[in-house]
Amino acid sequence: MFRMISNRQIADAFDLLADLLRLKDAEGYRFEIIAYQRVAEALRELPRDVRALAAEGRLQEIDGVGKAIAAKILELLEHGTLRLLEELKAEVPQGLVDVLRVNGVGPKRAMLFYQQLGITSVAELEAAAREGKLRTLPGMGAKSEQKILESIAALARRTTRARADIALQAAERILRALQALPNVLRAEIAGSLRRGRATIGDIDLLVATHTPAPIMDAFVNHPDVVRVLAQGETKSSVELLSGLQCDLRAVPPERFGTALSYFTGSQAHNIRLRELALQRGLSLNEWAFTATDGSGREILCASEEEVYAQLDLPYIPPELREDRGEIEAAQANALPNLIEISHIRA
DNA sequence: AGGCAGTACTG
DNA sequence: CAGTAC
DNA sequence: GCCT
Repeated sequence: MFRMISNRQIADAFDLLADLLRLKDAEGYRFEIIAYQRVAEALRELPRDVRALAAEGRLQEIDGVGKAIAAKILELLEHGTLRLLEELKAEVPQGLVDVLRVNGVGPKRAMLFYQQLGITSVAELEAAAREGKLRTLPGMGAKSEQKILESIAALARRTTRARADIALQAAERILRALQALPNVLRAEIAGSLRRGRATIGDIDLLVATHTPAPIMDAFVNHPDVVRVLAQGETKSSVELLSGLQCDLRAVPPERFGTALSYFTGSQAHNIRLRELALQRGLSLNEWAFTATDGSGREILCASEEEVYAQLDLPYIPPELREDRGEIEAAQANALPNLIEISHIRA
C-alpha cells in the first residue's frame, strides 16, 4: 500500500526537483523544469488525494502528468523518495535552493557563488556580501553586492504571502495616488489580487497613459515606498512599507485591454488565451493581437471585453481565470454566475 | 516531430 | 551583452 | 518533461 504522503509533499518534491535542475543546468532542462513546476501547482490545487487517483491508475488525468511524471509520483508513494532527487541532492547542495529565493540571484549566480566561494546558504551569502567578497567575482560589482544584501533583508521582512485584504488596502492607497495624477487615463489593480485570490505574493498595478515617465516618477516617490527595485519607462517595481512588492506598468490607453488581461493572469489562463489566438492566426501579448501571417498587422484592445470578443468568448470575470475549466465553460456559454455582495441579503 | 512566450530592466 | 524577473 |  502507499505511504502517508500528502499532495503537498509530492508537490514540494517536484518543486525541489525543478530548482535543483535549474541550478544544474537551467537551459538544458528548461522544459522539464517547467513541466515539474506545472505539476507541482496542479497537485496543490488538486481537490483529491493523489493516492486515491494512483490506486485507480488515473494519475495521467492530472494536468501535465504524463508517463514519466506518473512514474515519479508512484515512486514517491511507494518509497517516499525519488532516486533522481537524491542523485541531484548529491550533486547540488540543497541550501542553494534557498539562495535562489534571493532577488537578483538566479541559477548562474548561485552556482558561481557556490563554486567560487563555497556558499551554500543565504546566511553564508549574506556574510560574503558583507565582507565584500561578491564584488570580486566576474560580472559582479559593488552595486550588485549591495542589491543582494538588500534583497536578503527584504526576504526576511516577508516570508509568507500577504492576505488579500491587507494587500488590497496597500494597493488602493497607491492606486488612488496614481488616479489623481494628470494624464492617467485609467489605473487598475491586476494580478492575483484582481482575481480575488485569498493570498497574494505581490501587487500588480496598471495605468493607461501617453506619458509614462512622470507617472513612474510619482510611483517610486510615493510615501508608502521604502525601496525602488527597478524603474524603467514602462515598468517599475518597488517595495512598500508593508514589505510587499508592488509592480506598476504603463501602457497606452488603446492597449489597456490586452495589458490588463495579460497582467491579471493567471499564467495558465493566459496560455490558453494565447492558444485560442494562435488558432485564429493571431499571437497575443500584453501589447496587442498580432497577425501571424507576417503582415505584422495589429489588433488593439482598449478593454478586456474586446480581448475576449476577439477570441469569440464571453467576458470571463477575473475570479474565474485559473484555467480550471472556465475557458470551456465560456465556449459553451455556461459560465457560472459569481456571487456578489449585492446578491446576498440578510 | 516539434512547440513550449516574449519582453523589460540592470550593470 | 548576460543574467534575472515577470 | 508534456501536449498536439
